[in-house]
Amino acid sequence: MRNPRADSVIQVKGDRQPSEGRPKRQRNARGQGARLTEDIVSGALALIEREGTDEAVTLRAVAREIGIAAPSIYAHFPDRATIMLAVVARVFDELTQAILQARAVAGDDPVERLVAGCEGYVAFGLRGPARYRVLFSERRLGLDDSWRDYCEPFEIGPDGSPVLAFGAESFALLVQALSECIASGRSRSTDAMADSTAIWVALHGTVSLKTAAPGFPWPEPDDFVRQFVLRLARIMPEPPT
Amino acid sequence: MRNPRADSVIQVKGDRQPSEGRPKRQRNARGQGARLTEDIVSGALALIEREGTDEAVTLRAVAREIGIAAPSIYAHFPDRATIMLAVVARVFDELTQAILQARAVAGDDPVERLVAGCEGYVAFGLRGPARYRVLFSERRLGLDDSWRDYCEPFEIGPDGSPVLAFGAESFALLVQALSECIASGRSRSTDAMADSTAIWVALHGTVSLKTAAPGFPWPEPDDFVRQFVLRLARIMPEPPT
DNA sequence: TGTACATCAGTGAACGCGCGTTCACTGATGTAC
DNA sequence: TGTACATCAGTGAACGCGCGTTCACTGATGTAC
Repeated sequence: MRNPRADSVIQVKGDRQPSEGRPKRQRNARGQGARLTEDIVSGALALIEREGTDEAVTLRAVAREIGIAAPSIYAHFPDRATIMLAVVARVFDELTQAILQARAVAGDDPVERLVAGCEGYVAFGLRGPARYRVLFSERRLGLDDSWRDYCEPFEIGPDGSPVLAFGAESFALLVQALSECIASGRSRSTDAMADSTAIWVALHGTVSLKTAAPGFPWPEPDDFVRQFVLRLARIMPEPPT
Repeated sequence: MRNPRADSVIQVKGDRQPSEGRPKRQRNARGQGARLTEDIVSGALALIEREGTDEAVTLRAVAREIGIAAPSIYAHFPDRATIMLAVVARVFDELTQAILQARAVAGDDPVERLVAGCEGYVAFGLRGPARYRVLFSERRLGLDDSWRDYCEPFEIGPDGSPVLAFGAESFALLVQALSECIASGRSRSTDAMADSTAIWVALHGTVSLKTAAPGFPWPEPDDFVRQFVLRLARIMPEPPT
């Protein structure tokens, strides 16, 4: 039994053209179809940054963004959630790079390297709040295992979700930086994991709240991050000479 | 010029009944119409908790939830954003109550009261992650001044949004608790505002990340919160006697 | 005390919209014979 | 070297859905005269 409207002459609505007024990208050469996979992720990220929320990422919006027809996405991703997962993987990579870069200009002092990495983390988050937000706001539930086909095969947690595996690299940088402070006698910390976790939590809170509550009277002299990192890392008041 | 389909005999689609299979609430008595305002907020909150995200709050979903027709909402709220604002106001009230309650059972020691309040904050967040999330995740942009009609007249920030004014009460409790520690000589802090901010940021980060990344190896002995609060509040190792 | 009327607290049907998803298809590019 | 065919990289039209919003309305309850 077909829907009687399907063949009807009456045709009032009808969808708009999927890429109305957009530059239509030219099709990839044979064998280069995988490029579109990257473009879909880039398009989703561009939408997130422009609209300020990951709710803007719909299949049709992404398709419009990069100038393809919506159904073309299915050849690359099974659903929206998997696109978001690929976005998260990319943004975590960018975060790691930002931390490494901030640390690189900090010189050799382990405390300065720790602080610089932390300040780099916060700066990255404040530079693109919507981009940062997807790292931790996305509920990665309702995903079957097919996500493994679309990004690196990370570890998965006890609840079967790949949630934190993504941030592992950035977090490892933090643990390593704190460990170097401990090794060089600059930190009194006796539990690098726990203290790194406390630092991470405070860094994330800073980005999240500065973004959500810009009207709050944030402490002005911007060693705010430095101050709490030094305390949480149990850095000694004076370096031993 | 009317739409030609409007009077057409052809009628294939047609919306479903707005409250199909739901208990229809009985109408409020004359003069008690404002009760529905409260019910709309409660319905929105119930949806958030059940679905785990504030995206579940649509006018139609709220109407279904409380057994009214969708257009009835317009007599109480002009749009979704204003409903969410009322939800946020209520949840901030609950948060303040949770902190006060946690503090009430902590006795008289100012440090214990500070820690208890902080632990109460985190416990509140973890008890209802979706409920907590609306406090800081909602973008309160695109609101005209009519929100003032739907909740208490809070202060508004420099960007014209009422963002942080909502949390002011809870934050004031924290500043007060830290100030008492300073006054009683238990804290070396010289800047109660800045140090309270650092604590708040870490508390929020803890709730946010424990929720987003349950698979992360969180420090087991659950004085995690206590430990970072003591450091950020600059509490002395031993109380002076 | 009766009754016309105003007000309150909503309802029900319909609109157009963007969305995810399906289906059959198209046109260029390689490849076997 | 020519040509039939397979494959790749997508397209275009259509579907049903839930949504926000509008419109005219309804039925109970108070109130002026």
